[in-house]
Amino acid sequence: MYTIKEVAQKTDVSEHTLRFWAKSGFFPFLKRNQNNIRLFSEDDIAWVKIVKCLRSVGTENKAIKKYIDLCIMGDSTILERYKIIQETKQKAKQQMRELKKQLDMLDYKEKFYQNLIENNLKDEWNPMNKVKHESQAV
Amino acid sequence: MYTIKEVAQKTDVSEHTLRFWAKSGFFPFLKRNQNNIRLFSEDDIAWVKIVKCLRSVGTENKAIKKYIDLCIMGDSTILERYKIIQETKQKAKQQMRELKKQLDMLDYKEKFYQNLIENNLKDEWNPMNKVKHESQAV
DNA sequence: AGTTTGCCTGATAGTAACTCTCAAAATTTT
DNA sequence: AAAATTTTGAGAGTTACTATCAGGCAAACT
Repeated sequence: MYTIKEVAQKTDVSEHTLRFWAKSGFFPFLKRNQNNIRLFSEDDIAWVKIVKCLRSVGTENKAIKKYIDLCIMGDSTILERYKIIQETKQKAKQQMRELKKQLDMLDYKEKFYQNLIENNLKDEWNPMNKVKHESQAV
Repeated sequence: MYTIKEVAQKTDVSEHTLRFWAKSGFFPFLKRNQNNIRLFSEDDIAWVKIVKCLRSVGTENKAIKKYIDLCIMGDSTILERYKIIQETKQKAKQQMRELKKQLDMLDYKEKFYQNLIENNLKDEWNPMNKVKHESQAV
């Protein structure tokens, strides 16, 4: 059994956020000791990890709560949960593509500045420099 | 020259957000027509794209404003801007790795449910089913 | 024994970055 | 010219934290 501090370190989720998530009903089986202090089991930590996963790909807290509730309801909701995971995966893949695109743009920008620095050129794209120039759009 | 609606469609950033960004000082060269209506040039659209890029990798608006201000200041800030782009790229790469990790978890979950459905098994991980079981942690 | 230290608690306030609503202009469509 | 659509700014509302604070409890020093 782990205290909130240990779980925060283990999962890289702040204590504040863990309490917030607990209050949001994300850890329905989380127990307390006789002094009202939260004690996380390994299972609770697994819940933290799945919540963290869903959050990190942009799932809203309301939707996460719904997923948790489906879990609690047991076997009859397996198909529904399966579909949620599938949709989430698709969303994550889309984010991957988007992130890749932005990384390409950053790459382009980096080279742009590199060239500028190496050749001591002016930043002709900057509209402040009133020079005829091509658009910087990648 | 484009109206805000056209830019919203072109860049996939909502009109609301474009106005919010404009008010935040992200498009310092954005012009208006005689009736106070914003008219975006190709350059302004390039600004929208770089702001979108920085935002999408988690750069705070305050930091974006700082970058924009550096751009306005001209050549003397090229090295500083270069460093910002480099750091942003590193951050984006880190996000890529994190997203990959979460995608692996979703893959694992998907297969877990698939197996459950195909074999009509019980969801032994769900703490609701009081069965001895291994942790679900990936 | 007393007190300090440190972690934990809930309640509440504050923050970032939108997102929405609205009413009044401006523009476009019919 | 009337109707429908856009654009505008101001301001309220939302989400998901994040920080602050006072108070409780327990173990460690003095």
